[in-house]
Amino acid sequence: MREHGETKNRNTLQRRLVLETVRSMHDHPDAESIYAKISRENPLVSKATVYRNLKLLAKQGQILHIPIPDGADCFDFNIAPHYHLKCRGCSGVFDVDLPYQTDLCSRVEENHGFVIEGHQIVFSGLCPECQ
Amino acid sequence: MREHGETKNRNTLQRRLVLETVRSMHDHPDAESIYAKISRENPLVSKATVYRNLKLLAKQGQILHIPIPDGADCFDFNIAPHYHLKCRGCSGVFDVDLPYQTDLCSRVEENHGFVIEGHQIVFSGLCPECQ
DNA sequence: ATACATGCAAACACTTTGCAGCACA
DNA sequence: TGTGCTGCAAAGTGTTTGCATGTAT
Repeated sequence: MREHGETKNRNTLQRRLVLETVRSMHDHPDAESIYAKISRENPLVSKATVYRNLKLLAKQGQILHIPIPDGADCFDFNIAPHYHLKCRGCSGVFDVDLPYQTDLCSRVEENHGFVIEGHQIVFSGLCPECQ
Repeated sequence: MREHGETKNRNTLQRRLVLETVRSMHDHPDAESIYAKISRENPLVSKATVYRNLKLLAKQGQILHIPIPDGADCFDFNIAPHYHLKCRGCSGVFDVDLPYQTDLCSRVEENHGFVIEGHQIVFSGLCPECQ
């Protein structure tokens, strides 16, 4: 018997392909790049399926969904919470070596009546290449 | 003689209208709501002009542009840097009473070769109404 | 057998742009 | 007087969805 709202997910070729592809790309690819890479080997997979599976895998916690201001959202094989920088020059997304600020959420909750579930920080600036 | 890339901006009725409207709305409106409010009084103003002026005013620093994950970007009359919470229930955007973390950028710069120009934090959770 | 998943194309939400005419400085 | 701005519509980008068919369990 399943919990309310839960669904049983199937282990399809397409889903495995999307997961493997994200895990093989370590440069914060967006849905388009992931689709492109899959297409090269497996041109029958549709873009809609890639989007659907990216969303599902992110909800399951198997990949990380990174919303990017002014651009396509991207995805990360590294599911440990961490922060990113978007380069103003090349529009690339990079990991930032700043520890996850666990105290931020509690500090906001003390101040207001909000229930905080998470936060994300996006830095903007220039990567070494673009300076 | 003007600096490179600088342009002289005109003070048009539409531009004044957009600025005044953003200043009169204190609930983090998106471009659509701003356009709707302007349209009510002034149906001749086009949506493209609203978008163009929002972008220009934000670049000039007269209003604050707030990129919102999974939704339309919104704008703020309050130009002091501050953080926001997006409510998972009503999708509303709220100010968060957390001081601007001036040290975050320098802490990242120490670690990497990045030039950091700014950062933004978006919290997600539930507002008092939606709990 | 029956949900769940897929492929396709169309729809969608948000934003930008090309162009001809208009108006601020 | 001339460049910047406008309105309009069309195009662009990123993502989701309806539907008939396919497939994992």
